[in-house]
Amino acid sequence: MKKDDISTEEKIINASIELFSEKGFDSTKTSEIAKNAGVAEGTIFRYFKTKKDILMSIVTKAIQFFSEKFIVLPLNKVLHSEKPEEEILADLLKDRYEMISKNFSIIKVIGTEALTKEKIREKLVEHVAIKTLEIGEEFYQNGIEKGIFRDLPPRTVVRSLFGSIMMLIAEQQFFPDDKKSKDVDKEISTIVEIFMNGIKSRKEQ
Amino acid sequence: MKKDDISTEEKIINASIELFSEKGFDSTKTSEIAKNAGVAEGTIFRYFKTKKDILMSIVTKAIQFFSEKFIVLPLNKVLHSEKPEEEILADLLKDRYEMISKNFSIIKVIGTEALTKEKIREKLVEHVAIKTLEIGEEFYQNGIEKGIFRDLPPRTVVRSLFGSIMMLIAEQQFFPDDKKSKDVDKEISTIVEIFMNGIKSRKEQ
DNA sequence: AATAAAAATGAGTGAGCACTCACTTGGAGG
DNA sequence: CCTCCAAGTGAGTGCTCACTCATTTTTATT
Repeated sequence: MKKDDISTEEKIINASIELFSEKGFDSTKTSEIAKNAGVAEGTIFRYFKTKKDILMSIVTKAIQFFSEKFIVLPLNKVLHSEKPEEEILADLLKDRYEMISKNFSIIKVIGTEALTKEKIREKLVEHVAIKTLEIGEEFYQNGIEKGIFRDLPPRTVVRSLFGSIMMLIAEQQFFPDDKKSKDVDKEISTIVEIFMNGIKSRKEQ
Repeated sequence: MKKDDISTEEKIINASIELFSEKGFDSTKTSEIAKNAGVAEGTIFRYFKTKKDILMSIVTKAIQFFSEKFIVLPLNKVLHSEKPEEEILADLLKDRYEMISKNFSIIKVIGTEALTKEKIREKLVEHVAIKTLEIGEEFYQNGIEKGIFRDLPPRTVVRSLFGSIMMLIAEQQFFPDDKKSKDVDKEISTIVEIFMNGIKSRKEQ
């Protein structure tokens, strides 16, 4: 009876991600995970020694996944492209946006847990944040040297861009009612526009 | 023996904020709150019916506090100032930065809980987010009409600014090691600079 | 100083829940 | 068809922890 080719372990992981992201790790009972995964409670503990192990397994797998997606992919896009910087930036933000949105449940779980668990925060910093920042800063530094970008602190620029995108995603995820995803492209273009040209009106010709 | 004029209720609240922000609501035991507050465990339940009531009391008080600080104060600063917009913006970001940093524990608690508890999220949106956004958007809209700002969607501008500041604060709070708060002023000036003038180099004269 | 009322205490209780384990089921190999 | 083992089960267990309450301590009142 190999119904769906989705392993028991995966069923448990998927159910856990969904429940952890909805209700948080502590408020999720192992009995609920079992019910949602369609397995008996005892089965969970044949695959994971403790409930916390489920969380750590999710976090570890996800961080591996993201360190690829955030680092390998953008490297190619950014460093081997002949497009104007403005477009590279828009492309980059757009597919980061999509990646984060698509995996929002799992990111929410990691983010929530990182707030109170130093170990998870460290993993996140070591495997994702530092390298992402480095690439972003390098991209900006190159732009400065090519005379495309103004000489501003790369860290600040990258951090602000990231904050802008994250707030957009947060708004869409937590309050999806108003406009939905229809003008995401426009939103991202506007953000690029703000960062490239600023908000100050330039009356002088 | 009125040692310090700090009431038992306040001692409990303060201990709770500290512990909730460090370890999260669920992982904090009432026995720990009691020890940290310097009272017996039973005393807690003379002031709060349940542990959850402590949390809700913190959240409610904090939201009241912030809806004042975020709305009344900026209204005066922003709408009755003769300074150039650039300076208003810098002032505004600076004291928002300070306010958030100073109250980071409590904001972290509310933020963490808001991620998984709809009721708290709703309160936050209703009493703080909506009005803050409105004021921000109005400020920007006025600027457009006065010809100071470019005609961009106010919501996007305000959201991005907020995201930039929040990421700065997050970095400082979670990784305070490197440079500490010494160049916060410079960071904020840079953010204002980015938003006002963009990052694109302008070679033409 | 005596009395009453309010506040504080902390050992005890029971409910909830992560985890165990003796047992059942499914299916591969002979 | 039987055997055997891995995979799965779920009632049961014990521990943790929020909450209670009978008792003690503090404060206010006369």
